[in-house]
Amino acid sequence: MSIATAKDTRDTERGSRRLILDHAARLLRNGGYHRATLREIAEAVGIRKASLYYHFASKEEIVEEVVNDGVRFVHEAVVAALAETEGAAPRERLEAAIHAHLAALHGHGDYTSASIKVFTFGAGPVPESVRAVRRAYEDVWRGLIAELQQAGALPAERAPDALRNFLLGALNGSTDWYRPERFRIDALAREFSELLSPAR
Amino acid sequence: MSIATAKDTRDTERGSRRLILDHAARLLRNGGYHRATLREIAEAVGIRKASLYYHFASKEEIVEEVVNDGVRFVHEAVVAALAETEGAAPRERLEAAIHAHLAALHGHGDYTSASIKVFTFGAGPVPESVRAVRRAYEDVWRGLIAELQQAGALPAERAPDALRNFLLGALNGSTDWYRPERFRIDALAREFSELLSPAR
DNA sequence: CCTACCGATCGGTAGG
DNA sequence: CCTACCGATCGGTAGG
Repeated sequence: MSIATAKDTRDTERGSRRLILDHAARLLRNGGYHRATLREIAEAVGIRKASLYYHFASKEEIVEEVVNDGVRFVHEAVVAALAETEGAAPRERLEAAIHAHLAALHGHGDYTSASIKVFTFGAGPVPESVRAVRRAYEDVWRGLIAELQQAGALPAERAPDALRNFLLGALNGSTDWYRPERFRIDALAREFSELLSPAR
Repeated sequence: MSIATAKDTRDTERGSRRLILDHAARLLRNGGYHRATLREIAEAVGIRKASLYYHFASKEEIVEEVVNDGVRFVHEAVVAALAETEGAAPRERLEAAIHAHLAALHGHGDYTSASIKVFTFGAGPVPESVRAVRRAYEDVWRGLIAELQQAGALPAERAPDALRNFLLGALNGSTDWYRPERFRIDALAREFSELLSPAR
């Protein structure tokens, strides 16, 4: 028989939160904001719907956390990949960033797909935290594209905004067609980076 | 005072259907399948919700028609652009196709955005008609990409499926960031086609 | 974390 | 195209 400590309680609470978010992410990915109901989420977790309110203040709060986590997973993976390839050839850094984006996108598929799918929130506008998290990730690519254009690995005469929107749209669009049995992420990353930045 | 003929009746019915679809498309674009309610659609049109069932059998039927029309608008525009540039330089045909896709995408923004947003239908799976309409449009690009790879306007060593998914994802992703006051469609079409098929 | 409950709203139908 | 209505389900709350 064990005596619960403050730390145990915190860990259990964190675990419950994560469990709820995992199921919420899956249901949001499959059905979007309005189809993912609190009843379904609670049932998947194995608790009553009202008990969700012990962990979260509202449905919006659950959705907001899922959506932001989805972006953060990708953001952190790309930042890590860029850190690991610091000083490497520009084309190699581009391929590493694309690879990290795709790997995180499909490695946390429920969160990231939910994040892409749910850009309309319940009633009001998109929460400020969601916009901030997305902007922060875009800034990583803003920086990388500037670096690559300066190094000549991406054509300097292309508009950076168009380039970034084009590439991120193409990568995120893979949630619609990527199937692990049909494509390999490293092959896709190579295809895409060589398409944008051909070896001469 | 006029006497209604059979033709008038048909025209009026068609007009009502279109009016309903126009408002449905706008609401689907903004809220997705479950947030676009029959009550809102009916109110926007200026009729009672039950009267929608005089024109359509179900909500699914309305959504299906909006979604398919969205793809068809783009499909027809691209086919027309390719017909107009028959025999022209490959790179010119690519730019024309991209331009037509973007122009139709944003010229019928409610339908096409709804089409991209609503890929999860109410209860059951995506209707077969929807999958068929989408596949038919993809085939246009399958053909064009094969033609361009053969002509050397797109790198022959790139996988055609990856190329097509990448490009269509990037173009359709523009529904998330395109604003008429920030971008020009002809400039974007040029940026994108030159990115994929640089002039040598 | 639970039982019990709330008003609001959903898509759809009956019958004209 | 209408009025009137249906059962089902929604997010959320009271009170423990």
